Amino acid sequence: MAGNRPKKSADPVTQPALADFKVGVDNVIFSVDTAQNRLLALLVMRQEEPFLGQWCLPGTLVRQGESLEDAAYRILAEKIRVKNLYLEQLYTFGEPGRDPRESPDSYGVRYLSVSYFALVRFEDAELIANGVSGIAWYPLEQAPQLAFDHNQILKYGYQRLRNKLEYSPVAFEVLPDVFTLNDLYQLYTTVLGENFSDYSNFRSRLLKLGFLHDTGIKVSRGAGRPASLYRFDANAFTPFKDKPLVFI
Amino acid sequence: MAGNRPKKSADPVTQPALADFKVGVDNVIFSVDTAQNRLLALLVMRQEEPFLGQWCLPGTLVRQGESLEDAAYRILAEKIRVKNLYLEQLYTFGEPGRDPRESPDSYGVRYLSVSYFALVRFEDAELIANGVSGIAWYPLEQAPQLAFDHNQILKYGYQRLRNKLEYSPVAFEVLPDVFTLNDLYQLYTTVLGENFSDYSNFRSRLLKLGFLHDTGIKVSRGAGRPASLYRFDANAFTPFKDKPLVFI
DNA sequence: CCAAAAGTGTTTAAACTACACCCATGT
DNA sequence: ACATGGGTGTAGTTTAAACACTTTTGG
Repeated sequence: MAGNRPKKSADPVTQPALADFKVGVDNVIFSVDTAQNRLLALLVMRQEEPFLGQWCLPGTLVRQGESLEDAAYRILAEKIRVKNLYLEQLYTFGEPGRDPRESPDSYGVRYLSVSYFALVRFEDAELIANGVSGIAWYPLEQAPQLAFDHNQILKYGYQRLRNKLEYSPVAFEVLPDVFTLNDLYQLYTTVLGENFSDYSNFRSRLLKLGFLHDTGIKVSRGAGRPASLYRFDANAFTPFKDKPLVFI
Repeated sequence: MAGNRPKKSADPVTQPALADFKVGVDNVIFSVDTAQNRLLALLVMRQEEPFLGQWCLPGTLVRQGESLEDAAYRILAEKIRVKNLYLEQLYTFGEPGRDPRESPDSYGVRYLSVSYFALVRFEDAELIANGVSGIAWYPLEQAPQLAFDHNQILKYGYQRLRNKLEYSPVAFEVLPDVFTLNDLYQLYTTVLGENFSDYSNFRSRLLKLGFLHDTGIKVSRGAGRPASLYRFDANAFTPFKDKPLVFI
């Protein structure tokens, strides 16, 4: 075993000791409850030390032979059943001491977290409570204090979500196959706030771009004129792939 | 020692075996040679197996007690002496098998790479050749085949560089304290290509924003009317922090 | 008929584009 | 004087923002 201070190579041949890591994957999973206009993040309650009983992001440690993304999908599938989702890597947190399981003196194993960002459709995301002491969709503004540095990760994920919405067609990954322009608008306002654009301008701007295709089918939701159902045409979107700010 | 197939918990109490990691940091370091209008990436030649003698990104393994960012700064400082630089995390690559040092059968230690993106000022970046078998600023289009998955990382870094230029004031991190608007324009065209904007429009757009402040000092470079030296006012820039596309 | 939701159109200001043109310097 | 790079101005077009208006439904 190494002493509790690493030697910075007194002997020129001896390399300074490398750190050994366990790698965790933590997911920031968002969904939008358009009925109540709320942006939700999935939180689970920790069932073991450290931070027993405290809320945190759903996470897991990476297993032998498993890729980072596989681990992200695994933990996601353990917590919710969902048809459509969007997932991408967020950021990697690895400062020494970010996990209390690291013994502060002995330079033992380090815990690194590769965070992933996911967006799922709220209406068909079914929470799995299997032997978990707590799992919940938390409205973002009401998120409690989280274990580890997870508040920081959550905040970072929220920023990414807003950027993604503005620049890329993520929204269509979590909307149903056909949707009204109001569904789309609700999703945007819930995430970005009321004052990002007025509905009629949002509407005409998007339609002019030509990748939303009117199915002609009308759907009525209570009072008011029935809305057209639209379909996202991924093919017609390709020219806009690298263009900034298509959606705002 | 574990067998060469991990058991997926026959016993419900036994957890599936976790992977053990070494964590590497690989830097994509860019600089812009405005004199020759070339975008350069820093490459070094590997001095040990695997990939002995092949070009790769400057990287290192993270040591005990060292943060990821510290490791990124350490490897950078080992290769170049530089006054100003911009550095941020890029992406984390961790598929099993991405490093040949991982023994394919035995589920031994895994090698994960957290990549960092850096931009330095070419004119005052002094390469350190200390006992290195090769180190070079490679024009991006002429980059050779690199060790590991480093071509992929480099490509990813180039994309990030273009985005950063468009949305954030990174350019001023690598320009001298005072610079002409042409210096700035050259930097942009070198990275983004000739046809991103014409000079006079680029110029008036930026000046109108009000965070470039004319020092009044004129500087002459050969023939032609002398140019004004400008200074970037970080304070006056703050209102544009979160606004998209300030520079194009 | 009225309220509510969907969808269209108009007006005004601002921004982008592509130039043409003037200015100050070295040779 | 003239080529060279720096800098200003403008006309024409395109977008953005605010908001009034029409259409179609449920009650």
